[in-house]
Amino acid sequence: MSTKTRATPDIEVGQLVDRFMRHIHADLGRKAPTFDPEKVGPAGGMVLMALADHEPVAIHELVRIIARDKAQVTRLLQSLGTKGLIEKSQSPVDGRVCVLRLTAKGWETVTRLRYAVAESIDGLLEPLSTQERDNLKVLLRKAFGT
Amino acid sequence: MSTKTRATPDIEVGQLVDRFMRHIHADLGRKAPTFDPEKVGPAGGMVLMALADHEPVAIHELVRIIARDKAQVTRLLQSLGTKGLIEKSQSPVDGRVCVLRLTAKGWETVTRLRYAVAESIDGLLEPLSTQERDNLKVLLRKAFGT
DNA sequence: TTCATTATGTTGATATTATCAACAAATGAC
DNA sequence: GTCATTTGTTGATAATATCAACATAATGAA
Repeated sequence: MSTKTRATPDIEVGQLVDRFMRHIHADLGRKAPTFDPEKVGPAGGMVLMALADHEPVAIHELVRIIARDKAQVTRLLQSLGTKGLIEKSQSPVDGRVCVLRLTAKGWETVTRLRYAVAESIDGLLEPLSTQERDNLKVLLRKAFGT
Repeated sequence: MSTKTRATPDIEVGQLVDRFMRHIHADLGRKAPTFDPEKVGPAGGMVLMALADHEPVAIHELVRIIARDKAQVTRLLQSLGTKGLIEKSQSPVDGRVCVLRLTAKGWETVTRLRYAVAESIDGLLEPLSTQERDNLKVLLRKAFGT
């Protein structure tokens, strides 16, 4: 990365993070046929993995967690529901909210996704030592932890 | 983030990075009218900022740098060219390659973009100390530096 | 040289994802 | 009860991504 005339720095972090995500994306896209028979896609995968970490959870909370548009989340959930990976139930205390849970089939998918994603990230972070990876995770968690 | 049964860890890094990018994206989308009069959009912005760091550069090199599909890059460049932000010239040594450069107008746009992006990232990384931000950048650069 | 192969960039067709406004229903404040 | 807010959905549209096919140029082997 050159350092020529940079008025206000640290777009670099954004560019690096963008590259990071795109490499994961490309990596997983290549291997998708081997671990995504349900064809949940990248967006659906993020939803499933977030659910695995936070279920049971309401839709609006999920929206906050994954920082996606709520309309888009609704559609992703419809797709995942049709595939039998999640189930929605009405909250007993608030008639507006839908509570989301993974089905057994959903958990199987999550397990496959997690393995594939971890493998991809492991490859991408290979230049880093174990300690450096831990540091990276700690920093990201501190800045963006839910 | 829970730590319940995780067969092979470290999808967490991916999730955090995804959140990171989405927050930047939402942030900038909100403020776009104030710094993106050309309406280059997020993808076009990444192209311009990459060009600012690497020009003069061939298209296939740019494709590698920003890790996007080459067909998509072609279209983004067409859009940016129409807006007078970049210019393409044929390589003198290889008749196939197009060499890309920012125009003066392109540089003005880059300056605005850089400021906005830096501001957004600064806000998002607020939970981190200056030293931690530096560490984060160093780690990302080590893993994904071009 | 000629021929096959590869690299580069473009285009077309399609799929996926994002955005934004409008809406119904439920809730809560007053 | 009325009004504003929250929650989730839908519709319409835009933006971005994917993949194959293609034209042209370069490369290398025979």
